[in-house]
Amino acid sequence: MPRLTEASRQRRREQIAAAAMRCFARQGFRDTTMADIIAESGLSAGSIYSHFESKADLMRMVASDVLEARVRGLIAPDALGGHPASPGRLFEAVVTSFFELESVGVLVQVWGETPNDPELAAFAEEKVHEIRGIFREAVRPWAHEQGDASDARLDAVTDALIACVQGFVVRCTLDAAVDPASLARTLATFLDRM
Amino acid sequence: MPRLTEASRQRRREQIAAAAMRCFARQGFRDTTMADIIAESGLSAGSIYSHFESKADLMRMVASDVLEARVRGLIAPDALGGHPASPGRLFEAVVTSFFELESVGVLVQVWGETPNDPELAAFAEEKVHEIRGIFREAVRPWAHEQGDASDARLDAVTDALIACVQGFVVRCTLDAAVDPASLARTLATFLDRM
DNA sequence: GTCTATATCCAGATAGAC
DNA sequence: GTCTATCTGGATATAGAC
Repeated sequence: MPRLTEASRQRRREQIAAAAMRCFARQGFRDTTMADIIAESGLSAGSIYSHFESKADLMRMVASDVLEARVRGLIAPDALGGHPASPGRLFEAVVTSFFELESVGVLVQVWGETPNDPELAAFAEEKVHEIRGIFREAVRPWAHEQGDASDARLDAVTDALIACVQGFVVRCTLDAAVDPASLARTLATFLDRM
Repeated sequence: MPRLTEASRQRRREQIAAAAMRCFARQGFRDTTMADIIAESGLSAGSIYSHFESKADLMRMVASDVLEARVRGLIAPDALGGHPASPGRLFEAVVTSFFELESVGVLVQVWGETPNDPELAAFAEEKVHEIRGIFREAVRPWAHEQGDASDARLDAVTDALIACVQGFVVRCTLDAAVDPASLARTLATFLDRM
């Protein structure tokens, strides 16, 4: 099979995943049927099932995309600002990138699905560790500047940072009355006191 | 209808809800069927449907119980320790009560369901506000002792506290490698630096 | 109110032509 | 690879006797 074929196959998969994502963001995982995804993608049932084994498989692909985007956003050098970025600065960069990708609502759904899908759970856990590692290294220069870049210190700051990100996403999802920008500033200030 | 009848009706509802809760905690919302709940409760389909209109209705009842338990746990005077409890102390009291009730896993599922169920979403938002109010008052004596009990200050501390709680729950759900007690201590220490 | 038995529906997934 | 048309299972919810 020539590479062009493989590439266009990949493009199709992404086209389908993108359509599914729009459905999930709009109606939620539970209320999205294969029929919805078929309509949204403009393709047919047969075509979709030739690219994904099952709805769960498609869900994992979408979840994977969402989480991968997070990690990629973190790795992008300019996302981390000037070299010794503080935890608060890192936090704001991350949550901003979240909203740019406008898939925040899907994240909480992914988390809520993990108890129902061991394969998804394993994937999510792996991503958490990956993201944690990236955060930990990103925080190191700042910690060094502060005079304590010990392992224990880095672990503590990183875990606080992650908790703030996850807490931020949950709160914004649940509470329409909250102003994301304002909450982000509060948590960023808070993190910088560590 | 005499009160005894009404009381036993309520007991039945709670019996069913408790059975449903066990199923949800074990298999997740999605993978729990009415048949499972019927088996777990020891009752029959007809009986259950005479107490709850639908599965969604039952889900909301269970979610409601979980969230109510949170609030009640917070209101309990001894949960808040000595009078001027610090945010960190409050945090530890709360997450400890979470694990005692062993329904942590269900919480993330409730959050993940809100995009699919507007009625549940409204309920959850109301509870968040209620809990926020309780936290805010609980933090006030400490803030006063620290010399700044302004509205802005109370809002900031309260929102940080909530983010930590929600972040803690998410992280523990996703990451089997994390030690809850250790993470709780980290976040508590962190909160007390505010 | 509770049970058994069953209706109804609709989702996910497949068959087979093109 | 993609389509249309269809199958099939299983889930929610109900009917009606007790």
